[in-house]
Amino acid sequence: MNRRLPALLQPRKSPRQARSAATIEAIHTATIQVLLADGVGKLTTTRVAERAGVSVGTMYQYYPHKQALLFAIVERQLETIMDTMMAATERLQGADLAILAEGLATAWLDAKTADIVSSRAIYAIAAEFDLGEHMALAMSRMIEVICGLIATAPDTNLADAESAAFMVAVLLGGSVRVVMEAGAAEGDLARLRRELPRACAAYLAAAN
Amino acid sequence: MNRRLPALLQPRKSPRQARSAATIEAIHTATIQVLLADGVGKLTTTRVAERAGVSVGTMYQYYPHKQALLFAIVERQLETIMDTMMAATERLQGADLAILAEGLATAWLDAKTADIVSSRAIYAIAAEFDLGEHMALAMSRMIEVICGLIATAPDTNLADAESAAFMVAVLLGGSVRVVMEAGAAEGDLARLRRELPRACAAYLAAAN
DNA sequence: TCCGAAACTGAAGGATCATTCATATCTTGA
DNA sequence: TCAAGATATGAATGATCCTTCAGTTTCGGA
Repeated sequence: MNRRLPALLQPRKSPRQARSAATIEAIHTATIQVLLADGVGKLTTTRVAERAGVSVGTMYQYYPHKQALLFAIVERQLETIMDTMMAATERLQGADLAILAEGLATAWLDAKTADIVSSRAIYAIAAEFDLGEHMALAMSRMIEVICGLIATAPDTNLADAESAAFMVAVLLGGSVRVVMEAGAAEGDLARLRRELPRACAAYLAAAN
Repeated sequence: MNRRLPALLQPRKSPRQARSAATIEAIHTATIQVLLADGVGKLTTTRVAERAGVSVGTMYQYYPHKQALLFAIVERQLETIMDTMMAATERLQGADLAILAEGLATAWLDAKTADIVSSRAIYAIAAEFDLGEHMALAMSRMIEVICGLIATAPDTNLADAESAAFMVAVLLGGSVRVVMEAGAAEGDLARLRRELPRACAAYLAAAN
């Protein structure tokens, strides 16, 4: 469906001096800014470099090509989200299904809204390149985690725990994505924050 | 966030002879094929024309630019989906909330899976250009329709019907999108078909 | 059969963009 | 302070792509 990722995805070199670390950071935030301001279609190396206050060549010292840069950004975002979710999972071990569902939904919303700007940017990148596979992988890891968590609930009696976990993951991922891409009006996010935990809890209760 | 749409969105001229209608159709299907085979990034006018078996110039006789073509395709898809949903709405007037929720979910799944290929392609196009607004509009129309439908349910007692409708729309739209973009494995779609109606019904029941 | 309109062709113009590399500047340790 | 490595620069290259238009082919009615 989408562009194949080139072989070389890793950063070209690691920073040895302090200034280069700052440069990398500047490039990252510039990329996200350009992405949100001008869209994926106008995300050019020149524009990013300009916004970051560096020259194009500098970018190529750290990333072998544009896609490696985008990949790095997505990767970072994905990791912090995973961390948040893992922390929540620890906390929710052994809780009842209702608590568990609400906890997962809240954690997901927290993770995604912690840096709304980046989150929205990620969606744009993922759509353009074939990070579909990459994100599908992240989702299946999420499903596994949720599945394991559900098994620890004392009141669980699910005929098909995996389907339930799949469904929870899909409901969380999908609804938040749709709302954030649709402009992420504050009101809509507030609604989601109120209703999504309830929806997840209701689903698990019904499936149980 | 995304590229602005150029002023001229309408087709350049309407077909007068039979062959031109066939040409337009060929261009449309070719576009979707290229989109799915090579991704948005490689969706070039030349490639589409080649696949459609026409010359580039021919394309420009019907669409003032590439975006107009993509816009037309999205538009068409959106319309058929809307039609399916409206038909379902008629059928579900006055039904209980549970029936209603399941009916909506099933209708949505039917609409989206009727032409999986096109549906997936649409998501790709919408991400690239700023059809975000356009699709947000479609979604808010959906919310209105659902809201009206909910009001006709005899067992409705919702404190905030609009939030409930919003939530149903978001759950439907999001979950299907995520699954289809993640490669749309047959098994996942089957799961969704089984669980999504249940999830919607459970949510509405809990909110009522 | 013939003609004007409709539809089609595809090479070429013009613009954008990713990537490179020879050169310049800065940092650090000795 | 100085040299060597690290980092930054940005004009130039080459490739890709959208869009145009002058000319050709096909269609349908008279």
